[in-house]
Amino acid sequence: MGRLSIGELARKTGVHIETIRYFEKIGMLGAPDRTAGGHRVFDDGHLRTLKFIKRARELGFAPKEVRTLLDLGGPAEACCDEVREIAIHHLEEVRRKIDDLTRLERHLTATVEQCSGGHVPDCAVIDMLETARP
Amino acid sequence: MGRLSIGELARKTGVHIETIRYFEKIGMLGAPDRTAGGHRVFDDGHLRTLKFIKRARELGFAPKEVRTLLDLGGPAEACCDEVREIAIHHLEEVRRKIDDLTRLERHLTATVEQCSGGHVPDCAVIDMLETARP
DNA sequence: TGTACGTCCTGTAGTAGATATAGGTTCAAG
DNA sequence: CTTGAACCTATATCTACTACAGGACGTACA
Repeated sequence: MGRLSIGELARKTGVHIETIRYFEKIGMLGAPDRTAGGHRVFDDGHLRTLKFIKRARELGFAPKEVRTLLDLGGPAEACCDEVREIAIHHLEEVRRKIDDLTRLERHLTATVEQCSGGHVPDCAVIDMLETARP
Repeated sequence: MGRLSIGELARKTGVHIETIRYFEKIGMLGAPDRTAGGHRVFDDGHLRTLKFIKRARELGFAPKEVRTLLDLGGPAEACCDEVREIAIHHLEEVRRKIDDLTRLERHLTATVEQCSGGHVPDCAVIDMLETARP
């Protein structure tokens, strides 16, 4: 079971040591116990929380959203409503982003195809960028 | 024609005044003329450049890429080759991002659908976040 | 028990890319 | 010629970390 040094925690989660200390400082991760000499001693709860944070960040949840999710999901009185709200909001943003990027992808593909690749005064890419958004 | 104060330029481009000064400081935007009293006076070139920067950022080009595009597209000796390279590289990243987001979108959608919305001890969203990535 | 070396500690500073504030100056309309 | 909006510089703040410097701790081995 858990009596992890910061280094072990870092290896198990893939989160940098400095980042773990940073998370503690900003209150994202609870303050761990300390040895007599002052070294941090983490437990399984910290491991779980840190993995949660990491995964949520990887999935694109903003730091503030992660914090809210932690607050909601933390003390076992998890309120599905609010968690759901955040997830749905995030989902909407993801969809919007996909749309934007898909448009850009089409635009860029067409532009690059037009591009001769030579040294010409007029460049399709530059033109595209100079054109105001419709 | 162009004899724009910084405020007018900000209104025409939607870029904050402070950000315009910031762009000037870091060399992204050329230093404008000044009135006798020291107020900045921009011209159409600045307007064009600032619009270009804004659009490129909106399209997801990194600040460094924008700078390179400006350098290439700037002095009329525009080299289509390099511009094309940047665009293609960017296009690859856009496609990768679309893939990632699409996967996330499916994942989130499925999760949210599973979610009852009530006050239950187990929440699909929280579960999803606590599950290690496959 | 000693010692050596890896790990850990705090504190500070740096990063990008802005954004905000404080305190003072200039411009332009009436 | 006044008044108020807009502008000026300089410095500080922000987010989300990352990177030192200089020193203290912990543990494996002799």
